[in-house]
Amino acid sequence: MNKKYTIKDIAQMAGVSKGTVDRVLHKRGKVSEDALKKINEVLDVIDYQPNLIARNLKNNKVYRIYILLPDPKIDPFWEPCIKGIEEARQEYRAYNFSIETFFFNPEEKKSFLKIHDTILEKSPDAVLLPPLFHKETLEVIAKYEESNTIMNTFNNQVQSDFVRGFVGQDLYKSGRVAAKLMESITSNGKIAIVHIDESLKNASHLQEKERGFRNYFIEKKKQDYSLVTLKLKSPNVETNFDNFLSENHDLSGIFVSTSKAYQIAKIIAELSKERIAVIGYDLVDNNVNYLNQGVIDFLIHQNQKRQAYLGVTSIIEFFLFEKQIPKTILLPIDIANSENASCYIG
Amino acid sequence: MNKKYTIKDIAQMAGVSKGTVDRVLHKRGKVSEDALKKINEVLDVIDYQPNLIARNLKNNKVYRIYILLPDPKIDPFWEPCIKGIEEARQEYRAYNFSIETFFFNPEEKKSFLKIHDTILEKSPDAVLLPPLFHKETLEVIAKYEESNTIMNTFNNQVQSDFVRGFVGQDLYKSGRVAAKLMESITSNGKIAIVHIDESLKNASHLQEKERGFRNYFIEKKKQDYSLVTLKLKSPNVETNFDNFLSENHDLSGIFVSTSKAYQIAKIIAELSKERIAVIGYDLVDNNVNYLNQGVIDFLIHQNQKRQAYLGVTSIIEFFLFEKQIPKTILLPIDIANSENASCYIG
DNA sequence: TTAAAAAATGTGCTCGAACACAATAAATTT
DNA sequence: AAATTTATTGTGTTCGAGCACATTTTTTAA
Repeated sequence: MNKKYTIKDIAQMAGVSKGTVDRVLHKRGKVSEDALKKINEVLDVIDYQPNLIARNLKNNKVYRIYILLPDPKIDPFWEPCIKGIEEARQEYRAYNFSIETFFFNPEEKKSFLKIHDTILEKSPDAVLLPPLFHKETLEVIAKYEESNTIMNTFNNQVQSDFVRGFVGQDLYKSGRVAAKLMESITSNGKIAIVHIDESLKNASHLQEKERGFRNYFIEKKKQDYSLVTLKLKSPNVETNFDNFLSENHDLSGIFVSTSKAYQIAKIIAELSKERIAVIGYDLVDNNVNYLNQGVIDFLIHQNQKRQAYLGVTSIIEFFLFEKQIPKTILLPIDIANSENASCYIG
Repeated sequence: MNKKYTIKDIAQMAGVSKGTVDRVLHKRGKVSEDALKKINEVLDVIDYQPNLIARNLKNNKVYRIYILLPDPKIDPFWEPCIKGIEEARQEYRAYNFSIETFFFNPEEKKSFLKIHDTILEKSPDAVLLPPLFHKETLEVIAKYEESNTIMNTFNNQVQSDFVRGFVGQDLYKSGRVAAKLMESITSNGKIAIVHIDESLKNASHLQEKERGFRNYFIEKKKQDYSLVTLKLKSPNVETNFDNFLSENHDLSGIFVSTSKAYQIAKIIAELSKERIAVIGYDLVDNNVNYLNQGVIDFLIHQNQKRQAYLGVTSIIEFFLFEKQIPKTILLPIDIANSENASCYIG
């Protein structure tokens, strides 16, 4: 029934040699119209699937993949990526891939640029990175384009025709998910949208999340809710938020758009007021602690681990199976509470 | 650095022929102590990883995998499994696997047994199934054991040393997740735990979910909640539930332990009482409709698609890479509300 | 018509593991 | 010591795709 045909089979059926079939399959030319016709007739009838095992045995080139990552020691948000990369490496260890990760300081653009020079020297076949700094990313893209290096991205998007793909989440949608959760656990009142970040590195992300959050309430015509936006920056997070709280004693919920919800939770936990709902992002240790204590109600899981995993495996499968790197892979927006958070960790 | 060594390399280093190395690696005997020592010395120093591509090229046997599935036309709950299987087939289409799915009637144990006879005749290399009927499953396991067929399971567990693995969810935990959600969206009152099912086919599952649900409230010492259990069976679901409702007008939440929450939602939606929270399982169309209408608050996603996918790929990778089939793979307990449900569908 | 050039086609080797079988060395028997 | 058996070791082929190179056929030029 679903017999696997080989090049030799096709050659026999078409009455030519395997070399000619090979030339047709790879469009290398130097084939007479007559032979081309005969071979195409055979190919139309059967479903030829080249044996990738054999192909890879022959082409046993070592593909060099480099991954650029913000140092997890500086921002633990990136910690799970290492596991995802390791998982991909394990899964494809039987194949000839050399996968190396380099860390840069997410707070210094110079560090970002410098690492790329190191990578470029190693003449990579492919590079995976989260394009945190927009302008700088465009600069390095130009360099990789010159050396014809395959590029893939995750976490956030950058507009460029040369970049093959992107793995991440629909941030607008994630804002809406948070809004729906907020509506579920608060009956009405004032809701604060809080952006906490050291730098403005990902300001556009946060705006997308806020837009989703607000649009949900607008669409649902919820008049008994009022939304306020608050921007906080280190090192003034605590004092500024305290001030905000004293001015808004009727707060019923807080939506934190970054992975720093624990900073808010810490302050809320010390208050002996009635319950304020807190919804944030990412299962970093500090957040999960407050989730388990009941201070944070929900965390939206951005699944960095899987983002990195899919970023790498897309590249690997491109080389291995000629599978096109998907333009965009959007991961589901996972909702974590105290009971299922452990599923998503580790 | 991480150079890949071949058998030929080892032979050269040890000063013997590749045939001798091969005999040592496969413990086929007929090797002198002297040669054995020399080869082992080399193997101690280097990290030899056999090239699985080459191995599989040689052993180009077609592996026959059969999957047993309840007919999705009878219970749409199983629909996504087909997609998961198809995905696995696509991903490994380059390799020699013949994957066939057979449907049985989940309401008839005879149908289940009959299909296995058909499969057994085809002398399968591996079988994947959800062991719905406990006693009958043990019977067929014995048969497969006799013919030394690899067995893998998903959806629910069966106790047997011969079964290699299981892909599913921690049902106790999923009950707890539902409980936590219920606590989040209701302030107090009476909560109903409703089991709806045509047959008792998976009574033990439902008990696990109920245990998780109840234990959460017990552990949290929530005295302002009272839990009642209700068992409903077709075709009396509607009338019996109506009766229950009229006797329990102070109901604040309903936890439906099966994928039939839509049956409850339909009744609730017609009521013009104050809001009753509804939490159920599975993103079947009917459920998602009520989720979007706001009648159902949360659905727990059991990810049948991925269960089937992982069930198959575990088998494939066992044959392909000699990867052990994992004893248990527990999928995360995904929480879906109206805003993120679409992420998990399709 | 023949020689040279170009086009088309076929052959044979490679990748690494696996295994059958041939070849050699050592041990035993006659 | 030669013959035979047994133990050990080496060689060669296979799997399928890919590609270099050899061979054949066709076309063009002399």
